[in-house]
Amino acid sequence: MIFKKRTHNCGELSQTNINENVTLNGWVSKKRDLGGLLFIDIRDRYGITQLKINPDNSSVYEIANRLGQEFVISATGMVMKRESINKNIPTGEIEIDVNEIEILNESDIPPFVIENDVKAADDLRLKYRYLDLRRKNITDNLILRNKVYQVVHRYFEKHGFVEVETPILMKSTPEGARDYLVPSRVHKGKFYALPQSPQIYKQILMVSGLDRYVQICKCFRDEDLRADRQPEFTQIDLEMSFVTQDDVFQILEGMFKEIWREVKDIDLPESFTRLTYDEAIECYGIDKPDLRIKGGLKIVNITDAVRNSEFKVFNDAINSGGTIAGIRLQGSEVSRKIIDSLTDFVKNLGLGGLGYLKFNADGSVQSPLTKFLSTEITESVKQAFSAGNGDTVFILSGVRKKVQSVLGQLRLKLAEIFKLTDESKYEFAWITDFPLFNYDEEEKRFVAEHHVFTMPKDEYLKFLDSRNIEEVESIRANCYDLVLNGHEIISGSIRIHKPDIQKKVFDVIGLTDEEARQKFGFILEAFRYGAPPHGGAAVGFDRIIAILCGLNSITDTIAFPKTLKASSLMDECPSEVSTGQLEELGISIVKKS
RNA sequence: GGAGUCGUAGUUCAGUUUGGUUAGAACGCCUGACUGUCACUCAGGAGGUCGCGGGUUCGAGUCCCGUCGAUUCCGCCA
Repeated sequence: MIFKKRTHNCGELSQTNINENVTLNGWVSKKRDLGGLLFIDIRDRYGITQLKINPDNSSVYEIANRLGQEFVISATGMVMKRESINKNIPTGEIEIDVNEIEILNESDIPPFVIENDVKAADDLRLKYRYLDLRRKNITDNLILRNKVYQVVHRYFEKHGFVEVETPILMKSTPEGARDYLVPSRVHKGKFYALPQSPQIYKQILMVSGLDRYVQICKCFRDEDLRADRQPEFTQIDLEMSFVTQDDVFQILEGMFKEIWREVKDIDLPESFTRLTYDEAIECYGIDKPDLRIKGGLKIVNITDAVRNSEFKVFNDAINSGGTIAGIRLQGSEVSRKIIDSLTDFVKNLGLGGLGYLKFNADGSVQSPLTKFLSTEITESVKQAFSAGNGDTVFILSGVRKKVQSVLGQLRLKLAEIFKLTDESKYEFAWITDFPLFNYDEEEKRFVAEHHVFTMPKDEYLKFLDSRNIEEVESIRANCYDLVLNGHEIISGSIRIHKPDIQKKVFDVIGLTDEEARQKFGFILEAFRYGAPPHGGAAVGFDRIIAILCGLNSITDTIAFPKTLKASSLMDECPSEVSTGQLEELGISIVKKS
């Protein structure tokens, strides 16, 4: 096909090009027909330029009149200074006085209008994703994403990392998320799994002596989805030999500093905040605290302060070994209506009720609890919270873990209601020293918190032989997350490289030698040939892009995302396959009755 | 697996509380007018399986049951 190719894109012409003869290729974005004069906005991913069509040029005018939304055109003409300037767009000082126009392709009337402030619902946008992607703010997300890819590649190259591709078809491993399975035609009845992460391969690469591995890779998990979880997602996966936790942190902090500098022109702090898991839970009730909240809204334990009160609810909690704790809200006016909604909120999360004390400006105390609390106890509660007049404290009581986690959620709720989150901030925090195991009450066994290759901290190795729930759960691991604005964006650990420790970990989770050999035989075997001390991490790439783009969901950081039910509305997958295909794989479908 | 919200014109929504005449608006689309617009303006017009199935009723967009889809959250995500 012969057509007049562009000399410029639709976003680059300015006053300096005046009187140049140019050709633009692009899509018809908007038509303004003044009866005589006709203005057309032509759009490509670089921008929008105004075309002017004069009725005197009847052949051009006739074609231009036929143009509809999203027609693809080639327009040639002279760059002119506009009579009235449009300050809203970069090319607003000029227009093209068109003397030649060509329709390269027509378009059906689009199902929704392509504009930045799109009105179409999510499912329609996903069905016509190619149209949605024509919108500048989605294109810009993909362009920013590309920029981060390039920064990351350059950064790791600079630091001596080798990018190695690992298999997409791999062995299904038992622990962790549900695998996506791929049936084998050659080995009927057998399956590959798509990687939940390249965990095992990257550790084996360390045994191979690759020393520093990185990969921007796709991972797949067949679990229920959320706004920040897609069935297939992207990680920056890395692993390093002969390192401690601090070495891994240093490399990753450097990466974020470089990304933020290049993409946002922001200098991140020299080193990131660190909290242990226990501190995070204690202060924020969650292992991914949002540190942007003004006033901190830290959790304060007041069990001791109210120990001798007359309040049955508190005393019951204390007598059964529970906790009484709360949060201080500084200065805000808390209405009856808000307290009622907060009470519903904590009740829905499984607690009996929400206590509160309002310390009024005049020094009086307003609370349904005052009749149970002596003046002394009220005063010591006030001191425990460092509360001043005008502050309100919210108090929960019950089982320690439950109280902490609900306070953690209440904290976020309060920040939302009273707009306490500083949206302009990027608050990074390492969370370290995660528990290695927790006891699964349903399955009556210990399960790994992170994964089974995570190295316990030296001082806890002695508990690997214990089966006492408290002792085993107390084991802390060389395991860490990086949290950004309340989102977990990195998870990693120093790995076990010693067979004897690995065996003990398998013992704790109840994996027999035989099972371990079946499931992880190849990696255990590899580890017998001189595995170096090593560790690494995986970075949630989509989440970082979402945060950089100011999005709550990762959907629009991904060109072709799936819905919460893991289907793609554009290509309608998953889909049925022919009986021939199934026969070849030795698969028959069981119809649900 | 569970809970919430939503589903009405091509699109975004109103109408559902309290069942009752011909289901409305805006944008888009079509026709006409308009030579400096940039959310062009003005006049006119077409356009509906009220997601789908069943039930209650003289009568259902509206009430009830089921189901499908999108979305938010819990469980889940080593």
